[in-house]
Amino acid sequence: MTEQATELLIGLNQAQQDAVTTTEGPVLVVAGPGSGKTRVLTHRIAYLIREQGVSPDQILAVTFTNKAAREMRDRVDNLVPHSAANGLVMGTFHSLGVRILRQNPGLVSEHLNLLPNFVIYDSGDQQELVKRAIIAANLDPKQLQPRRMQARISAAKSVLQTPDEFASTVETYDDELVLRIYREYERGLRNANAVDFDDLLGLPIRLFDMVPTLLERYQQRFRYIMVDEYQDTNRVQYVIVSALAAYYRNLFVVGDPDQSIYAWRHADIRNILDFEKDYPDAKQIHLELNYRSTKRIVQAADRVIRENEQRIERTIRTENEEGELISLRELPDQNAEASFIVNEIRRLMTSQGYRGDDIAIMYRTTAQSRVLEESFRVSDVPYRIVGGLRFYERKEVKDLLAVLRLLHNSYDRMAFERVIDNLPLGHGFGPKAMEAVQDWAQEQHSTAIDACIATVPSINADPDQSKPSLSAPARRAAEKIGAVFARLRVSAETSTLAELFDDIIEQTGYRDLFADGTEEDLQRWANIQELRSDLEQYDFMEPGKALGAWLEQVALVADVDNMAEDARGQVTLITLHSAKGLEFPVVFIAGVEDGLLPISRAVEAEPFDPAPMEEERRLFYVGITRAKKLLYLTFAGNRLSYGRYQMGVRSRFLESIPADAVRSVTRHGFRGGGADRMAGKKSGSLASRVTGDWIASSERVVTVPPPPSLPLPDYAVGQHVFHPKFGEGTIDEVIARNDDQELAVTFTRHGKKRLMASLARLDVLGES
DNA sequence: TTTATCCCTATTTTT
DNA sequence: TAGGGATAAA
Repeated sequence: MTEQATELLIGLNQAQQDAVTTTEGPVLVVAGPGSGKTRVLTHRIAYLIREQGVSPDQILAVTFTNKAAREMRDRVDNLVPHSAANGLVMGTFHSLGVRILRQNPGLVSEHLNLLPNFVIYDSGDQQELVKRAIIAANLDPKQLQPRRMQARISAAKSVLQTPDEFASTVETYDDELVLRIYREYERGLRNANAVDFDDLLGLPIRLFDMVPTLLERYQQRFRYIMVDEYQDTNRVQYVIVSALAAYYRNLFVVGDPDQSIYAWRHADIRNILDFEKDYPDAKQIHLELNYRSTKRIVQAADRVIRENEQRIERTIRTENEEGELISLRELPDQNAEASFIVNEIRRLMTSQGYRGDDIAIMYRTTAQSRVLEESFRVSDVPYRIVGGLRFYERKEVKDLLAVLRLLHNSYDRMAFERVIDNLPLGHGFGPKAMEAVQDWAQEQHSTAIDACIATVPSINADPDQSKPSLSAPARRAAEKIGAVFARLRVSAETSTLAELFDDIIEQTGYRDLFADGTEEDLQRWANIQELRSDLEQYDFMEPGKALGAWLEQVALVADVDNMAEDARGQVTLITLHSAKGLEFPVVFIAGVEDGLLPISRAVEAEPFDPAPMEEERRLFYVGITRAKKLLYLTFAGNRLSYGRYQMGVRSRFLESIPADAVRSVTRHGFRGGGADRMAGKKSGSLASRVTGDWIASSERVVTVPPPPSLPLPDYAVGQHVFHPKFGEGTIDEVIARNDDQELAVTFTRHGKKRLMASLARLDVLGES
């Protein structure tokens, strides 16, 4: 072995070295959390390039997120100097799928009936399209729940069933309905010259079936294939991998069955469990030594995951130090939970030397992030939220995105309707006009946008030219739309994306929607500016090409992908699902309650199907194993959901964590929602003792020195108050809640709101 | 055609 | 609680 080779292996344990140097043939690496699998993958790629002289463009590495791909590429670049890694193909399955489709526009239009400028529908568009498909199939969207239908269609697609193939599996009446909707849905997609996420995986396979030489080309090209997070691949992804790897058989997959958390997205755990059946000559390597977490954290995780029945028996271990006890805290409600977390973080930052970006808060449902965010907002601790409402799914962003999409692909019906419904440009253009325009488009084999353009006299002077039949006011609206889009089309061909964007905002009247200058408007306007600077990144490209490239990138980014590498001291708020693959010195898991973690559906399903419950447990396991040094688990005795308080019960998963690993903290005495305000008095003061401290079972917990906070005034009906967000208002009602007050306030600008006095930060302006 | 108001239902996770 | 959809009124 050369010196360079040994250099690449320095610091790797034996198993890791095996994984790096076994380059030929099928290899399965079962990698526990924190066992250095990313290191193995990057070093292996570097090893192939540097030691085996493999050309980077013969290597394909598939990751779960674009972010993971990017990080891996950076790390490989550091290991392989002088850009020797250029040409490496790295990305998600979905981006690989698009890549294949985009590289073969001729075959795609010949065999798949798609124009080269096809667009990718996101889940929102899909949902809407499904709803239309239900209506088109003469069914009732209220009875059939578009969500569920979409899930059924997606399930069919993820096992590569076309509507015709699905038809042969129909058993129940419900299946029958799904089939009808599925057919309409496919038709809608193709009419809009669009594909959905599942198509990005399925269509390449269909293309390979129809054009075997195409598959051969890719098989020859990708001599070494690596797949990360293999436990979360589904059937289609499995087929893609098997097809591509069939020639060279140099397939290297890494995964951990215990971290499989995407069965609901049709991930099929059999892919990893049956790997050795598929490749009897496969070498199996286990990475079990954890380099990430303290002994206590690793042991707790091990105890938790052990309870699962459907599992290959194994143990994770670590040689790291014992570490701190795990903190377990019950709080009265979700507000107290949130402020406890914020206060504790503040303490860690001020007296323990942690930085904000060392810390993450994880939760099961995105809804939980709101309360947490509220608490951060009123604190001085910087934070960022990953997941939840994604940037590109915000209303104002989607509205403008729709214009861009429509300019790129005028068949995009969903985009057209969105423009009509949401932009001032669409005013006066109602359902009747919409129908007329769609009919015309159908007849003329044209598009709705061109129907509008056809009504513009200055563009279309020919009186014999057919035009959509519209009432006078509708015609005026259509003319305006047509004129604006005709201009924008020119702009799209000649200007940079940022200039085009400015034109759009001006000409569609979108700017006028933000003239009020309320705080919400400002935020939304800021989002629009952010969108604009996103577009600026593509200014280097040719005007005609940039739009397509940018739209593609938008469709495929996940929220984690946008997580800045340098978090600039911000605390991360993230769902447990999105947290997979990440690590933080300090982790809080919030809402560790039955009904939330495990989620209620899993609890209900358990008697007849234990699988969802096991997946919940794995999710908890994933969360625990993100923590390097400190782990906090919190749950609330009462939690607001559906607008009412529900009793919370500590999660059954907590029973598996040994008591001596936990600083179990129970509440002493009674204190309501204003707990933190009371704790706000100097620690050790009479007040804090009287109202009760947190008492640990195994050790005394020092009360957190809390943030300075002012005592709240007593609010009364009729007072004029000022709110930082809602402005001026009058108090209508005051309800005592423990030692807090719930206020009903009518604001001049924002109408009636109900607020908790402790959070609202109201200033009293005077009595009325 | 647009806007206001009321009622209903739904929260799991995401490429 | 909020967001969507239906209904009524202007």
